Amino acid sequence: MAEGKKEKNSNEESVKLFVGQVPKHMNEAQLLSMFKEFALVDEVNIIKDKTTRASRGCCFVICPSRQEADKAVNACHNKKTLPGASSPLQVKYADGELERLEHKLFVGMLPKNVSEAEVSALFSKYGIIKDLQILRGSQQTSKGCAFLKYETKEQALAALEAINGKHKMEGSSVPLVVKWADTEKERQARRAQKAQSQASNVPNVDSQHPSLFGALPVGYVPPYNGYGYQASSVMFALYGAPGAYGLMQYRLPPMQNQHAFHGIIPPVNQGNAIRGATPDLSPNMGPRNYAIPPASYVGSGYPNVPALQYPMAYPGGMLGHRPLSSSPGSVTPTGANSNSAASSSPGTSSGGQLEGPPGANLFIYHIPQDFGDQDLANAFQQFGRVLSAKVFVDKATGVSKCFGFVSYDGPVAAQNAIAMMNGFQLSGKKLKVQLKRDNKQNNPY
DNA sequence: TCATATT
Repeated sequence: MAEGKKEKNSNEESVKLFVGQVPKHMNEAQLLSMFKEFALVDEVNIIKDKTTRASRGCCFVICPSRQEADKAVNACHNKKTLPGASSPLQVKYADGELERLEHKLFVGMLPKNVSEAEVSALFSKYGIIKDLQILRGSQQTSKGCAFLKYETKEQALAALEAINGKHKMEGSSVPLVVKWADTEKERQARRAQKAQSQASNVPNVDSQHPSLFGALPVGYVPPYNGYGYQASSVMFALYGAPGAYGLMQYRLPPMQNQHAFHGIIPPVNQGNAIRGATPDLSPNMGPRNYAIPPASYVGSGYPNVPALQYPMAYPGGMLGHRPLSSSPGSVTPTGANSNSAASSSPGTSSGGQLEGPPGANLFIYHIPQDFGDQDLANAFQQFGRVLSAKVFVDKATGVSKCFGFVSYDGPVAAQNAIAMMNGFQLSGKKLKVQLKRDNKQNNPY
């Protein structure tokens, strides 16, 4: 259906919108015709999973101008819910688009006594200044740099090329620095860099515990974890709760995963707590998964972590609802069967947002701050097959919002989880565990 | 405090 002039969209004028709450079954043609009712649209690109190519439930919409983009936003954002979506369409400028349209420059090496007016006078020669601020400290003292926005990219570029490294302000011996301002993404990357370099200031395990560290595979290089910092579970065992290391997420090397110990297994089942291959381990496995060589923990108790404080070892074993248990002689003295430990449930997922059937999805609040998806899954897997477990985190900081979801494959597990876990005290707060609100009304478009 | 997903 996409006919008409389809000029290349790298056009400076065109604007990219991000659209969320797009049902995964919709295709680009359908979305295009929908958005065309409200604005000129050049293109729709569904955002797909890199490997499965399945829709991720969102798309980009390219509009030929800012005006058209605004029309689409105003007409659609939070205004309509597509059939199958749980909440209204989210339509906004894609990440980086606003910045791209701002033509923002950074000016460095400003003498501290230079005022806005003086900077403005200089830069106005190259175009219309839409915004200008000198960065200042607590006493309003200049930090010697400024941000500056022009009306057009051409003006900004002209100023950059004319002034950067060439123009010296009166009384200054060094020329001004003029660059494109960092984008939000660049700043985030920088923050992450910094956080990482701080995180690597942890005690040196090698030198302090050479024998234990030496138990790791020789020459083994753990996979990159996205933070440039490798932590071994042995370190966790030595130093206690990894939450002390801040926001970092840790990933265990695959070899160690083979022995990953999932914290909520009753003692009597220790023998089962050594997992075999663990296809269900998320690559984002949270810090509370301890890979401990069997000899290190059998008979020596558990790592001292919150995950172990659940109402798991119920001496009457009334918790033992185990849909997955093939239970060949799996009834143990505690009643909690071996499934939790031996589970090979390939469907268990902690990352995705798979929903279970009605009545099988839980909303959980007051989750401990340092819990991740996998921790949540671990905490709730004893009540049934966990289809997904998700702790929500702040997009910018990665800090947990302390609420999340657990989905089971059936309502019985959910009810058991509510019965056992609602009000359960964890890290000083009582979990609130209730059925997730059902958002799925039938929505027209 | 109820599934937020940025090729």
